[in-house]
Amino acid sequence: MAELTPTSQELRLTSPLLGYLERRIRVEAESELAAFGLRPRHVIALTVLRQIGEGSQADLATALKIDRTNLVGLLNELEDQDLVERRRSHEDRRRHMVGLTDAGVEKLSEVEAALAKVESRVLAGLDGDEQASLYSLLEQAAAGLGVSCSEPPPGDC
Amino acid sequence: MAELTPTSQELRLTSPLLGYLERRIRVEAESELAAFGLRPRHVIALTVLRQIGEGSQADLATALKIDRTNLVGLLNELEDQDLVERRRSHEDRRRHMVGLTDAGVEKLSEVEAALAKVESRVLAGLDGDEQASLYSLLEQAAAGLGVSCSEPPPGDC
DNA sequence: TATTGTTATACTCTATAACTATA
DNA sequence: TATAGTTATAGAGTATAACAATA
Repeated sequence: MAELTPTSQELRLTSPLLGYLERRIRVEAESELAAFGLRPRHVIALTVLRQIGEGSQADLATALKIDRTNLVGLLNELEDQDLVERRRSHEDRRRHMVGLTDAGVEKLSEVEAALAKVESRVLAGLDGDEQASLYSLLEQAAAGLGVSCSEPPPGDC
Repeated sequence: MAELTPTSQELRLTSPLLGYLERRIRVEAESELAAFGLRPRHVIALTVLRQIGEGSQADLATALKIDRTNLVGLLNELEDQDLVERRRSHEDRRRHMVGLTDAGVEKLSEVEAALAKVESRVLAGLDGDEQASLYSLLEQAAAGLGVSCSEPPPGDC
């Protein structure tokens, strides 16, 4: 068994903190979302769908960075709740165009309000200015990675 | 299909950004860790083990906040690589005391250096001061939730 | 009886291969 | 032939129930 020396180099990695907070928010959010009959993946899909507007399932899968095969069941569940709608494309009958329903838009707003409460609870250790700083730092870091792009740039976007 | 109005309330949730960056770091870290024959769970276990020192499997499971049943296989894999050691306790022969080996301590240092590189790549959009700000904001938020506590305080710690 | 480690089992999330219908 | 959606399947990660050894 190793003798623990106090020589631990203390690398100050931010990723463990990032991962910890992400997990805390996710766990609390899951409880909150259960009341809506939704899981995190559903909310992400609805959010992206609102951003990109109507598109094919392949488009949505690309935007969500999940496999198209896993998208099928996800959309089935959202369609069962009438939150999204699939229509066969007239131009290319292989394609299913997907979009939010009115009920989907409304439910997403309610969910976001609930998530904002969870978030303020988890970030309670920070005051308003600090929360704003955190947001802008994260946004800047994400922007440096090429988020909010429609075509795959240098990296995988 | 819903008509998209520009009335989206723009709630500015930080959790999606947090989740996005966490995922980016995790995916890149997984590739890096594969070279060491390790996955994220292994690194987390080694890190916590270095922090808390030698302890029973139940202690380690509590510190890791994972189920003791899942810890068994994890420790088997780490023991196969001679990174940790299980010894039966003399005081209570039901207990297996677990600790890092010298090889485990050394490998963890190498892994941390590799992870620091991944991190600086993902956070390249931020300069040195901004990365330091991000770290301290995350630390403060985590501290507000009762991290770095040995006994379960108000929350689940 | 209670606890430690263990095994077996199930459920979710994710990734891959193969099928269908269209092009 | 290639592509969009689908299905089936397998692998991780996680959680619960039951068991053997020990207290």
